[in-house]
Amino acid sequence: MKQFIGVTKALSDPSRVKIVKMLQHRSMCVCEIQATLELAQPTASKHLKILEEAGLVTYRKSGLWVNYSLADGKSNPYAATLLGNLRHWLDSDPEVLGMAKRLPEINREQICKR
Amino acid sequence: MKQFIGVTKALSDPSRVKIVKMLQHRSMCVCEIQATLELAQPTASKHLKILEEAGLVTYRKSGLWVNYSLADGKSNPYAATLLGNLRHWLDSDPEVLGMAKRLPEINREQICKR
DNA sequence: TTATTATATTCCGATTCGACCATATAATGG
DNA sequence: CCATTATATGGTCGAATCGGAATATAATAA
Repeated sequence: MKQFIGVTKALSDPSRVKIVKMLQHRSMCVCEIQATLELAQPTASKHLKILEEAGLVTYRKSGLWVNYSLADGKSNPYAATLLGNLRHWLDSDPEVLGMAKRLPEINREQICKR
Repeated sequence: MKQFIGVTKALSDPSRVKIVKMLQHRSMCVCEIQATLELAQPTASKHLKILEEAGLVTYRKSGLWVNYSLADGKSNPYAATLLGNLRHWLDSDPEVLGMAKRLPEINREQICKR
């Protein structure tokens, strides 16, 4: 039950759903995710932690950057199924579409070095 | 997005997940659901409203009783898929198992007429 | 070492949520 | 009509949630 609730809770916030949808395109570092969501950096960081604890995303440290990507779902079967569903779900959602459109212009070289 | 969030939010509470699981056995009136959950009647009623608005359950009035049952999912494709998944998910969950065990003894004739 | 930069954590305010009690509504019976 | 019974709604309280600002941490560079 706890595992299942973890996944549904994680996916019950639009910003976190958008993170999943953007990571379907490519893995991204926190500052890129933050810029795409147009949220403060700590807010993005916290959303990522919730998604990670639910087994929906993973990360890999690479120097100063932390690259987040979709999880393989081995840690949580509910996460695996929902990630599969979300691969086609919401593709025509206005918010998701607008985000995907802005995505090519988002890259860490431009965004970071604040 | 709103439809999807509606479903994940509805399924991000253990009591509401349990309602879905108990309705897989049979349709039930509010007082039976309340008794199974061991919650106050208004609390059960509000949970049912959230599930209904998410397209996960439906109801049919029958005199004084309101019988709730699982929705067919036609109003919400996300609800339909999750209801399908939940048909086998959580069957071995301790909370769900305990609930299913008590279910045969729950009937409106005994429970109601308070 | 110190400076810089990307990310994480802490704290706080506003909102939401889940629980209950009290009460309102709806349907049936007398 | 009035009484009864099942369900729904409104109010309130404490806990959880989401957002941001400030700060701490970690990793690299000088």
